[in-house]
Amino acid sequence: MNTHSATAADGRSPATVASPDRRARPHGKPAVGRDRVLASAARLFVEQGYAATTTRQISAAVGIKQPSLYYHFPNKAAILVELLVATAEPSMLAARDMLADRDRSPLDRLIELIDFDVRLLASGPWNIGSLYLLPETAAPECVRFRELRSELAAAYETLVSAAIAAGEANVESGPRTAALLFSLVEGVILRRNDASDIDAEQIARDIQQAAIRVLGATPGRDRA
Amino acid sequence: MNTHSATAADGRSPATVASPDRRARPHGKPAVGRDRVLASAARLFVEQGYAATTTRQISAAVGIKQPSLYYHFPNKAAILVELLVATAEPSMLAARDMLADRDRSPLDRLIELIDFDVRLLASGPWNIGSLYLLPETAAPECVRFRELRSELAAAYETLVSAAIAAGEANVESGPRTAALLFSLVEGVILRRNDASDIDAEQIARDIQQAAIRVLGATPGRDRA
DNA sequence: GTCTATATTTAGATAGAC
DNA sequence: GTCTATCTAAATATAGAC
Repeated sequence: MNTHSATAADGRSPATVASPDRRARPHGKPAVGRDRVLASAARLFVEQGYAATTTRQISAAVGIKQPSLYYHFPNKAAILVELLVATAEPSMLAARDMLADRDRSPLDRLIELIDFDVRLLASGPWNIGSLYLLPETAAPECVRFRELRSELAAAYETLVSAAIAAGEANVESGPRTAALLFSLVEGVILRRNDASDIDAEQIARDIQQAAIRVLGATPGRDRA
Repeated sequence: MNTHSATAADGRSPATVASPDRRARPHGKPAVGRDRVLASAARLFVEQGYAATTTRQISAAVGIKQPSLYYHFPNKAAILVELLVATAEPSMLAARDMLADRDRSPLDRLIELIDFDVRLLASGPWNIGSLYLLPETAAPECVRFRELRSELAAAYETLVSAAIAAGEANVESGPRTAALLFSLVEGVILRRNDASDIDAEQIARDIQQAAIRVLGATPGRDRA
């Protein structure tokens, strides 16, 4: 699985959200209080946005009364922040892995990172990535999230530049190409907003090929 | 200006928003009541989102009292709807033009449409396209906007398919490629959210080249 | 960990004068 | 076309019992 066409099936697979603070429950199933709040809030925030979602709606979805939410979270914003961080963290960790894995070619690692991100955004029951698009992410409480995302964007830039230096990519500008690839990946969020029934595998393949073409990369052994 | 590298400098240039119902003011300047409301609301909706923006904020930005808004609009939602339609309509009209202009090659017309949309999204004082990303666009009141956007997406699909049929593009699937190009274009909105100081011309060039590469188009006379 | 009861604030919208 | 005054509803959050 050291090629970018592998489905990135390592430890952190693009799975469910939530539980960033406590370690994953040993027998990961029942989803206790706090996690059920996060799951319900995720769905509502995605469908209605943050400001339009009331704490009563969240509590109703969980099956508890509104004030009970404040046992789990200090306020409404804390729920959003935890969702944002939990969603962005896997990508950032994958990016760190790719930056550290200096045995493989930059292009290979860039493509694998893109693949990981696309699958993360394209899978899961709700379009969780659309949380990134909420205007509220600009609030001070969401700094941590924005830092994670900046680190991810920086990794894209580093890998694109390295690919250029290695003669694997043929583009005018590294930073601009990295930004374009980044928006190409996050464009999955937009596509999922339009058509909720997307095929994650298909999208991942399409974007991988598009990325390779945008980079002007010479088709390698297992690249079409 | 019959080539896609022209800046689409026809009647409907990607200019300011507003005034969809009444014809553009003869000497387009003072921006009277209603238009000032739209302009202020646009800025606030873009920065804070719809639900988080209060009618009092809008009125304060205009310099009037909150109830005075209801002379111009029946309710808050109507302001958003008018902004959405006014923003999306130019793209739809450009799409219709490109579909009708059967003298030129499909690829040329597709590229020009992409260029038009990118410039529209990349220019203007605020990231007006981010209105598209608001969760409230899913509300019933915004049907007209969603129809406009569907028609635009359909035009992309038609032009991509025609380009394939004409042997100008080398891709697996027309519809999937069209959707990918569409999200590539709207990705401009995401880039502008991250870096507010973007160079519209540069972005337009970058996305044009990226689109050509994604399409697997053979570089023509004035395409790099 | 969840409840009832409630405080506090603020939202969108209307009535009617000028 | 804008104002003052105000209604009504609903929001987040707290206090404290169980």
